[in-house]
Amino acid sequence: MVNVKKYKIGEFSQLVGLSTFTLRYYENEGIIKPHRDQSGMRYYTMADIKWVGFVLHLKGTGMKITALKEYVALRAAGDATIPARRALLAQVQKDCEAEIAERQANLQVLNHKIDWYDGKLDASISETESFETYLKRFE
Amino acid sequence: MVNVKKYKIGEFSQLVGLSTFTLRYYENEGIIKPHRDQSGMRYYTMADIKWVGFVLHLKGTGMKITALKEYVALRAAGDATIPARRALLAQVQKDCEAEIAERQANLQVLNHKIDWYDGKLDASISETESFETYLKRFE
DNA sequence: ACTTGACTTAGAGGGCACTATAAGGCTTAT
DNA sequence: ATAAGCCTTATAGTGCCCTCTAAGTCAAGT
Repeated sequence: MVNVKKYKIGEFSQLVGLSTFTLRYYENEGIIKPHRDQSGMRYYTMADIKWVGFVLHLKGTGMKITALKEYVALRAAGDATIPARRALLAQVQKDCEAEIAERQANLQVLNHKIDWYDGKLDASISETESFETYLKRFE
Repeated sequence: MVNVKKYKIGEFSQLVGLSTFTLRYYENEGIIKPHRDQSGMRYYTMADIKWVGFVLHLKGTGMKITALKEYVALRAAGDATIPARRALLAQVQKDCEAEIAERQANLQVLNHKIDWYDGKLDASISETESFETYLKRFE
């Protein structure tokens, strides 16, 4: 079987794009649980790559380490916690959507400001029109 | 005139939703420049409200304090810096768009995971189908 | 044999953006 | 007059998430 390959921390670090420091930190926090060989060396498997991949997606939504820890704890507690896990992720989802919406709203203002600069630069908008006045066009 | 009202820091703080600490911090960083009365008290005007409003929009796009400081410095240097200011904001715009796209991609994964939980909960997806397998449906 | 990389615990350092305190003195409103 | 709120500078603390070091040991590959 090809999927039983064991990765040592350095190799794994390269694969998932996290420093060995971070990997050990996550392990301390209980987010990643590598296996150990006879001599106490950590090793990671394909399953760990997938798990870290998922964790990174969650982190990328803005999920905090503490929430991730909760999630992991629920997972460890078995199938009975599935509704709780779903609820936790649904909250993260909601927060992430709100965050994106907010960013987009702020980006809109920035976009307008850049348009305004462009208008000013090519003189298609009055030199003296204020940004506030300009913005009102879009309200 | 109604627009010459002067706001003291406490009042202004309420208006813009920043603590007095933060207002003084921003002032230290050169981002906000309140006026002073005869006795040395800070006061803010309508123009300052608008400026802080814009600053908060910029911050909301993910623009850093250092970039904000650069922007303010360019503004102070006059109209000749308009192209530089535009370039600075265009970079922020680009970064913000990239950030939003990344968040959305990560959110997609989270959405799928929640769908998967829902499928599992109402048994419309096999109990044993792994998340990874499920995810492949969308690749 | 030797180099490289792994192991441990515990704690320090760093970046960012605040947030707060101290301590003493002024101003403004009731 | 009294209290609330403002002023100053300088400095420390907070929260998050790493990032790194120390200091000594151990194991694997060339």
